Amino acid sequence: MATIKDVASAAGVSISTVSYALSGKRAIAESTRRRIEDAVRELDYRPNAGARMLAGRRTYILAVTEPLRPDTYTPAHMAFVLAVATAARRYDYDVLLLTQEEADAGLRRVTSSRLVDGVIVLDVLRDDERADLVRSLDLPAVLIGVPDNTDGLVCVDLDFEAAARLAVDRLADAGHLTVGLLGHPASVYERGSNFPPRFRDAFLEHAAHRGLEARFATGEHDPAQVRAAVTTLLGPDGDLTGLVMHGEEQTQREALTYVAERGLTVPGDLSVISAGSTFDTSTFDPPLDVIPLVPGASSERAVELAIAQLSEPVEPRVELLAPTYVDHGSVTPR
Amino acid sequence: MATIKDVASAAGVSISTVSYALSGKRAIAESTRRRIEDAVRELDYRPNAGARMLAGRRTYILAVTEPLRPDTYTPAHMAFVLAVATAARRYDYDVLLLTQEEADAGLRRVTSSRLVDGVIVLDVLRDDERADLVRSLDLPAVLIGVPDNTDGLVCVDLDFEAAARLAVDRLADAGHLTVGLLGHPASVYERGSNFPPRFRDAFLEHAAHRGLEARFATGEHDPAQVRAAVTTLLGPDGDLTGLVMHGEEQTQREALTYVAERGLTVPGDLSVISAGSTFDTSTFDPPLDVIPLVPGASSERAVELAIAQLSEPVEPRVELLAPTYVDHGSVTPR
DNA sequence: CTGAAAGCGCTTACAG
DNA sequence: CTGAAAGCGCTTACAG
Repeated sequence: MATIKDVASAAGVSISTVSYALSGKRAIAESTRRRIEDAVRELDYRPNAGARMLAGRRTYILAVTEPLRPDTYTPAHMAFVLAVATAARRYDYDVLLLTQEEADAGLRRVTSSRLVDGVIVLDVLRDDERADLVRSLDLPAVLIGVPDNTDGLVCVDLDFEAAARLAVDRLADAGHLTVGLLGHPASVYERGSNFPPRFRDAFLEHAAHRGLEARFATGEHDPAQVRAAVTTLLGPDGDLTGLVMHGEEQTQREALTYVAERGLTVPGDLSVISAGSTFDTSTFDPPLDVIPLVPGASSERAVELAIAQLSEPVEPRVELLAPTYVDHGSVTPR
Repeated sequence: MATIKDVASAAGVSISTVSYALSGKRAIAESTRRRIEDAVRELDYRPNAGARMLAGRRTYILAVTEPLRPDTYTPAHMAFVLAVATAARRYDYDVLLLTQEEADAGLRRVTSSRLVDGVIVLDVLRDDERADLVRSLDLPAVLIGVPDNTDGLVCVDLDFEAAARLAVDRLADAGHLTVGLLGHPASVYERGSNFPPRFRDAFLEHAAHRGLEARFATGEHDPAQVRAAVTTLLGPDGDLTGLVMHGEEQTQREALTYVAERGLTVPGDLSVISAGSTFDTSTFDPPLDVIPLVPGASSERAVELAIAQLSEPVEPRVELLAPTYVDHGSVTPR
């Protein structure tokens, strides 16, 4: 494997010149730079990661902690892990995956061994032990999600409250009087996940504020239970005309299938909005209006903030990204 | 942050003694070891990762490449990523996640920069570019999955062919004459994923061998399509009495719900086996017999083989783990 | 059983 | 615009 020494002698310069040419940290004569670049290419030189970590002040690795608890909605969570990895690569960073067992000890380990430059915390609970840990770590850290206590933390997330209000407003503005929310499985709310209750509470509150009757039901994995939940939401008199779904893809598909079986058309009899969804609702039958949760958006900002902290202090903050509404024709006036 | 020097002076020994005491690579007097351990604990010393990588011959990092293509069944794939990470930790290894964009360039990068000691390849296609790359890499690599061409590769996987035969045998032995397989979405077979066709082909072949009539249908994400697939499998005369499902959890739940709606009881009218499943079928309604796919099993063996290659050559091989059958009462004699 | 020292391959002041 | 050299914090022969 070629080292910086090989490149230096091939290019006829010192190793410090090679280093500076590659890092761009000082001006290099055009001809010198070209010779170095040629040598790098020819020798297929890549800086030794360990040496870089030891000599420099960066490891170019970010830790991602994603506990993946039982009952987490893994497709969405995985989408975030991926989005973080992808965003990190834009900054020439790699991503080290810390799992459940390692949530606490692992963070300590990779931090104090200087394996990583910063930490991205995923799947944040309302009361998350990793929040305390991160506060004490004195290492760049960004949470994707908002715990109850955000003191001293840098958090990025979709504005789920605004998303819920947006969904309610759409239905209210279309004249719907009775609206329902089909959510995540009950266990997700119980284990303290941060955003499902944020969405639910804002939904119920804003519906009341707009003078609507609002209902809520959890969306379990069992199709039969999904059907029961939809039945409950529709009401004994079937007076529900606006449905918001914030939960898993298969739950939403099941609900649509069941609604169709009941002989209800969307949006004729029932206007439907999918909210906080990471999947593509335009291929649903029928396609659903959606307030998407874009993993790339929060992830990119989170990575950006984590890396920014390496060079400059970043004030603790909660950055909530504004929701957008994508119309696919599943909402009509009552 | 404490360094090995701090530990050495606190314990009154040289840094080499500290290093050897921690690595266990040479005998250390009991009293010396104790003093060193005390110092380590007191100073909360953890070896600097970069220094360790540079000076030693190991980085204690394994790369995991998991493309997570569209249409991959992410819960199962994520389970493997997690299982690899967990297994790696047993060997004091961390896991670096390489994604889609990085499949090829990323492997090259982390390899030639000596960031990782080895590679675990997940979500293997029948014709996977990463297989060729790995062959040329001269770095410990293990595939979880079996591509068409396994020359020079170390592969570990569940024996999906044996699993299919096991499922067929159970049904045949119970006297069932017409059996069906509800599989993954068609796109999974088309994109060249390695194990779904392995299972399907062995299923059809062994069913023929046992003199059974066998049917196959794909399990799409749309519940209505799942229902249509089950309808097809049941046959116009409803002569199907044995059903094997190898696919996504929600598809299997949907199929069960639909079967119940059709007024069929399991196992009374229909014996059902879930195969190659990473989820818990004992909570299904009714609980299903299962030939489980245990991510931990293949992952542990894969990690073990990857790390073994660091100290001794490992012959290319395909290690197929024997399937097991877990009875939950969903198969009865016809 | 233990120590002094070379060396891993970089980055970055220090000098010119 | 470029170079010589210190130093990052370990591991591991080499010595005794």
